[in-house]
Amino acid sequence: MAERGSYAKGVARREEILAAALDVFSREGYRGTSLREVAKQVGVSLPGLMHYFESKEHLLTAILQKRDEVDTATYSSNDDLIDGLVRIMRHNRDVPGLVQLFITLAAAAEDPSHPAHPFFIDRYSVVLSTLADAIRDRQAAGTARADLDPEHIARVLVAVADGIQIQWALDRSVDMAGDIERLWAALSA
Amino acid sequence: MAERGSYAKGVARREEILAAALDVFSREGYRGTSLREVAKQVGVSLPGLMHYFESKEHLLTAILQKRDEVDTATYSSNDDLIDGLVRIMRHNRDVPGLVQLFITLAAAAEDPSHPAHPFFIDRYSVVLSTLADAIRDRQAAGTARADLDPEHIARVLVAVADGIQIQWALDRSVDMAGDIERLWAALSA
DNA sequence: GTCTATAAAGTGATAGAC
DNA sequence: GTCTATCACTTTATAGAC
Repeated sequence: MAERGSYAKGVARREEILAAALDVFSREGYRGTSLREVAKQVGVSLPGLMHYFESKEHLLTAILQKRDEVDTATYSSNDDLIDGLVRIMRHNRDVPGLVQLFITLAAAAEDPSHPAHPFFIDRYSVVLSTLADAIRDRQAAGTARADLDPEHIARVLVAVADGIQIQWALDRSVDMAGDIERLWAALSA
Repeated sequence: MAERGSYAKGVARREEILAAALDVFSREGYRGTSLREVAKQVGVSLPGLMHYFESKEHLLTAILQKRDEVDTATYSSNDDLIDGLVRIMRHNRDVPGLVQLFITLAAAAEDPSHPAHPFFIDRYSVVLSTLADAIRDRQAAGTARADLDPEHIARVLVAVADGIQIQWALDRSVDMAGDIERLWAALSA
């Protein structure tokens, strides 16, 4: 292809913009942020932003996708996935904007025609099955109650993680990671 | 006051509009519904709607408030509150629009200046303390494990209820009420 | 008091110049 | 590949009839 150089440059610019947008949404909230404001903070014009992301919802989806990549690599790589979940919840205290964005977009993605719909379907599918595997591993190692249904407990743990973020967003004194650890302890007793 | 008659009529009209709006949001989704569309479906003009609700977010808040009144009276009046929670989750399958509205508005209400902020703060405060009381009652009756911390388990149950709605919205095969019942069973074993 | 009509301010999205 | 200019549509606000 003749535009190989330009294509690579375009991808790099898109990554630059995505990283900057991720940073903006991490620090500032999600509410009230117009694309014009995001574009300004990122250092590009509105059409410049939309040249790389075909709509606002596509940009927001890409941000959450990028966040997952970074978080997975940082907090739950070569280790027990339940501990990884707790570590991610601890980290979430530092990125309130992403917490709010995640909940809002997850709710909106219910609509099958929403751009984020496939992302969330796939995300929950992967998270639930890998978490169920982690529970099975603990059961095999004798560090988890044998009578627990791995699929059910995985679903519950993910639900608690999502739901506790709503409560934390309204009341920052809520200890998200601690509550999950204590639930697991109560389920292991 | 001289306007007593008219005032009463205004309140009745507001209740009419609120009931109609609640019905619209229950059936249809929340996403994409403009105030003009709500007004049309309710049978009033846009300024007619805004005469009774000072902003869109105020209307949405009033809808959730009304829903809580109805649900509390219908599903958790003179009975065990944990059973009431399960019944409400079972009922929620019939009102997907309200489920989506609740999650979206709860996330947005994180902002202390959001009109729904006081509503959610108060709501979680009441729900958590009454649910903790219900857990204490079960412990006193010997039908719940004595080592459970009522406040912690109440917070976890509410988090599961909220989080499981997100998963259900994306995958309608999720059994919201059943998952909560099974979690309680696992915590009682 | 309640409504119809209309406009202001801001949003996401697009067309077309360079 | 990035801009200026503009569009259609949103929420919100106001003027004025009845």
